[in-house]
Amino acid sequence: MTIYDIAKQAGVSIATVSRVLNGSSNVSAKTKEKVLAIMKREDYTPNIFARGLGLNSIKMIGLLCTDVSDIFYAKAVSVIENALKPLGFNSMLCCTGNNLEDKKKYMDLLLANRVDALILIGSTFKEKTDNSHIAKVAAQIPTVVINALIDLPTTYCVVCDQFQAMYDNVHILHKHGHDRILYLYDVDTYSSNQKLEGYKAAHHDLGLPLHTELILKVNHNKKDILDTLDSLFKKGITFSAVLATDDYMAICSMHSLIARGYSIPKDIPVIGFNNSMLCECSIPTLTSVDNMVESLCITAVNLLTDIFQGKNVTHKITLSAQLIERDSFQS
Amino acid sequence: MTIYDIAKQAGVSIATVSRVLNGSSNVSAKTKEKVLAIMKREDYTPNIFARGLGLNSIKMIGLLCTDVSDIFYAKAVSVIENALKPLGFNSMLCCTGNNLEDKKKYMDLLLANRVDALILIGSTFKEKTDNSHIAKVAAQIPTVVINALIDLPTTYCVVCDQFQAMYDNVHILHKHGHDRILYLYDVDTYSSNQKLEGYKAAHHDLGLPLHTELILKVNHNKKDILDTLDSLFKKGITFSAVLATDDYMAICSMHSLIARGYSIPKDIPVIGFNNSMLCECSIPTLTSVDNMVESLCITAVNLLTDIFQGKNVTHKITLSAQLIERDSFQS
DNA sequence: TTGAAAGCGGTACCAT
DNA sequence: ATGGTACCGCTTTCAA
Repeated sequence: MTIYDIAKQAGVSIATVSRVLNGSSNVSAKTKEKVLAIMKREDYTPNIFARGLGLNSIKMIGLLCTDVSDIFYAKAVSVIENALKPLGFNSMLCCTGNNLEDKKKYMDLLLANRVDALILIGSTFKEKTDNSHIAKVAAQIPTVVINALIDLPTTYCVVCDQFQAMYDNVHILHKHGHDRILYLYDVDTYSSNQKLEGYKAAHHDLGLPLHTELILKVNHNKKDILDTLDSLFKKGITFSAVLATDDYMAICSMHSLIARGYSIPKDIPVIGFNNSMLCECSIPTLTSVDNMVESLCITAVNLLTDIFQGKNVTHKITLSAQLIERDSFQS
Repeated sequence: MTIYDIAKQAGVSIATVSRVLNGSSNVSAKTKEKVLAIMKREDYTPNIFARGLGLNSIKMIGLLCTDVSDIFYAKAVSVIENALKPLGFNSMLCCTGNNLEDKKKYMDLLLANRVDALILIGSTFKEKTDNSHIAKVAAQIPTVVINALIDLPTTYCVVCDQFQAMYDNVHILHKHGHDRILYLYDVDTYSSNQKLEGYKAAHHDLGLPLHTELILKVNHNKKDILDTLDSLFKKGITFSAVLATDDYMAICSMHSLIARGYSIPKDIPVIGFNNSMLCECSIPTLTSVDNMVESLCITAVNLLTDIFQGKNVTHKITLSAQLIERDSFQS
């Protein structure tokens, strides 16, 4: 069923059918009605490729993340997809993994698929040395980056102020008498570095010495985290509070502490990051920093619509994080 | 940059360029090389819409789930997307929510986008009364359903045997002396019903009386689950083990029991469902049924490739679940 | 208000 | 091995 069939049945030209299809005002009510009725009867949908060929777009946005099975990214994808739909945009999802070559490959793939814009989800899309591949893509289509700061005239970044969040965490723990705060992190992404810098800056500003033996890089699995803490205890290194860069690591550290007989938060308060559903699953429930995934994503989509409308938009939007208090720490 | 530009620069016809593009053998090595060099120099990618118009496909699969922010669906989407990529298929994701009209709308949307096939993820896509909308879609393009059984000659189903899993759970708990087993569930989907039927069948086969007051429907949030258990205790209703249809509910029930001073698993063993990352986050860690998301998804994708190749494939594949033992119950 | 016709950028058949 | 060309189904400009 094509536009020609509809035209023939309605006794009009394809131009008229096309006008009806696109809601052009230059069609008489009667003609319009007739054509619509036939379309409906025939269950006709216009061929998206033909339309795409003419308009050079099928209203599709490319979504890139390293792994949707990660709850943070999953939430982001969910929010973005839901925000895009009412605007008439569909989502093409690409899970790239962490390999740079793969990321490049998928960006090229999305470009080759003529998506209207790209949303890069997560700070893993900021490479340490070279972001020229992002520059290349962003030169061709609008590109919004969530939670990473890419300094390019053509990219738009929506970030959560994780530096400040971690800075505040240290301050509030210090106010409660803690000055040896264990810091757990797993990767060296932009976002991770921001948090660490916040931790360090707070120590500096408070006049606290920075104990590098308390800054621990671990693999993101339970066994490794327990082992790391074991060796810490074995060395006799002490601490009175824990900050982790995500909830899972925070919870694993709690398991280690509880197994050692510590009471949380009485002996050692613990604060996580991301405010994920895991927070409700531990005992005690986990106090955590909400990194505003929803707001970040909604903002990103709004930014995109502004760009499409040719508005002059800012290249960087920063949202504040928010501490959600549960049982593992109360201020 | 189009095929015409490349042809002109290479001094050949567009037909030849097209042949190079599609790896046709009927091109001399020299010509091929020249054309490829120019394509590379010009950073040329063929227009996907033009190609789609001719071939009536851009190699895209529609993925439907009610909500990717749910870890189960997120994992599924991740696995499917990753399995599809090497086969040359991209994924168009639609999160429908639970409203039937929306589900229909998104199926139509994917059809209108001329996707090559549909994968419905989750038992929520089996409606209780009327599945004619699925029949309509499946009549047009290959449709694979994960974790629901749709009895149509045109759909292909890949399911996990959750009936048997829950049946086995009851048996193993009974062997350990439990005959009053609390059963927590939240929705009435196909998959949920299968589990409940397994629970009931096991009672029947073991000659155990079915205590309907132990079969509790709750909302999927912590507060509601705690409240429900509260009122159960208040009524003086007792039980000696807990089965839940997902990990979150199992964990919430543990929280309730622990708060009451019960020791898990000594006093009351608890078994969850899905074997999600939540299992490692609770204390004690949660014994849970692995519902084989990965295998289900890989199988679904394999099924699809077989269908595309015109092979004669079975309409229903059932995989066995597997109990993963942790601290909340040991056999 | 309507129609005719020229693209859009490929694929594939038919000649040569 | 290569070229010419019809065709895929729509949008849009120009005329009427």
